[in-house]
Amino acid sequence: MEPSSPEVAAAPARPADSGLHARVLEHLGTAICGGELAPGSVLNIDELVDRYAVSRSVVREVLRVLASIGFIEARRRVGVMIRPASAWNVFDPQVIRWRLASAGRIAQLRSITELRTAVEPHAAYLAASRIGRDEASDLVGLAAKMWAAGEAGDEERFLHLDIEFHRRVLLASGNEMFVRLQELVAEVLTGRHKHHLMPHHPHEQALQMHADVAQAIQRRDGERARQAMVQLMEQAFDEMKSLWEQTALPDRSTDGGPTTSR
Amino acid sequence: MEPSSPEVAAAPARPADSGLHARVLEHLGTAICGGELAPGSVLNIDELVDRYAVSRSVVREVLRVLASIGFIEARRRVGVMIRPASAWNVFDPQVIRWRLASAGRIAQLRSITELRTAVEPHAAYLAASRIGRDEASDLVGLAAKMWAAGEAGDEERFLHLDIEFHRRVLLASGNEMFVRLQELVAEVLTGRHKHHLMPHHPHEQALQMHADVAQAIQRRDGERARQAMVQLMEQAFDEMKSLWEQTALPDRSTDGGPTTSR
DNA sequence: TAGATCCAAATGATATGATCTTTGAGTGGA
DNA sequence: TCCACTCAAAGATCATATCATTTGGATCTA
Repeated sequence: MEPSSPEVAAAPARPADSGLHARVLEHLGTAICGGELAPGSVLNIDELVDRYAVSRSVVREVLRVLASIGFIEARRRVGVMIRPASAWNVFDPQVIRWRLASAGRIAQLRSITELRTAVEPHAAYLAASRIGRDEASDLVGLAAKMWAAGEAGDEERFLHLDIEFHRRVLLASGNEMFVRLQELVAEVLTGRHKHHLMPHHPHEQALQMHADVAQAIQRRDGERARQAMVQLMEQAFDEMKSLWEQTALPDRSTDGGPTTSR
Repeated sequence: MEPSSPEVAAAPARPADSGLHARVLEHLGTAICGGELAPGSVLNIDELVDRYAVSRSVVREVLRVLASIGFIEARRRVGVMIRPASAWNVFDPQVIRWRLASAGRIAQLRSITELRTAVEPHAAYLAASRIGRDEASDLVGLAAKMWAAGEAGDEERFLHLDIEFHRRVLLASGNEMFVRLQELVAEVLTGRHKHHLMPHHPHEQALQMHADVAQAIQRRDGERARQAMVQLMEQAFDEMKSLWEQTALPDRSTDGGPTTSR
């Protein structure tokens, strides 16, 4: 196998990927999010042990995690039942990753975008009264860099700066829960970029609004910061509207295809 | 339904309590949230096996769950490290329960209240365009019942109606993530009640605002619904402000009693 | 026949002991 | 001093066994 050669090319996997647990968890989580395992269907441990060719320990540990995020419910004499999406911990970063990688990606993007629309303006408002001097300066600087990147048409750089900008505002809000939404925002922005929903040269308005938000926060004008962020959100929402309008409602009522079934 | 004898006092354990797993998880989760296990400190599996007198299976399953919510990180040759609060999944209902039961209760209430302030107005706005006729009628009816309960000074009933009212608005928003915040709102309202932060006779204003929200939603006037909800949130926030102001900064000058200390 | 009671299989829950894998720390040589 | 090597600690995984609960169906009684 790997006699530990000098190059060590791959050797990634710092956080949580390699390992049987992660592998099985990933597979099951994806399957449930993707609807391949429909709500109500039942698994049992031994079956999973066979299917993934791992030990009971691994399977049980995975099931405990899935249960803790509301994906399944284990009952004696019955088995492991898949629970409906309404029971899922939709704020769990892992769940969000899976959903963004599934067919429900658009719906997930929409949910998060609406959440952003609600939260970020208030975060900007709070940040205005809680941010530190240096942080505020950095924020204004970031807005300036965004302007530069926008003018230069450097989309990649703009995206990263955009993510960083919103991250800082959420951080400065001083609310631990808002801070945690930072990663969701990053996902949405990246998703928007992937779907080519951003003009090559960001709207002049958007650039100005970022600058407004930063400045208002620095001047500790919470109300103005909120207003500017609201406008920013409205524009972002409009840009993405085409996404859900083209994928609109799949009419989930009477689920036509028996799908997979396995 | 209940053929059992009249006594049968206990009869607990429907969802997730009884069982070694739940017991150990609860204990460790509480300890970490409460700061009894400081970030950076290290545990090891065998130690936990001894401490709780359970098998490794149970301990490992608990640790996997704790790891999935960011409480711990297991590393070979080292042990199980407690992670800082900044790594926690603060949206996990379980985490919120633990925190509300810990010394950080006030801070948790504050975070959630700020989140409500951000989300509920937007939820009302969205509900105005997405709610069904019957649901809207029910909402108006609920506001009316709240008025009645408020007039009658029936605090218990008012609390329940209040929770139900906000639950319905979040549900009607049509956003799965907002819906999930419903349980947090319930916790905050209950907490506010426990701390006697509500006047025995709810403010006339608050009653009127609930009615306004309901009516605006029914009339599909999103902007008005949002405004009314904003006012509602501002009042609620003001009522609770005393909570964090009295707990926020030590203020040892007029130190009445050494309080808790545990 | 209808209903209450009891039994046993199914399946998750827990326990236990062994082995594999990773990795921090110590150790020795250049 | 520094790098390579070795070793052991601790989690990760495996295999097996036993316990406990649930539930469908057989059995018994009125």
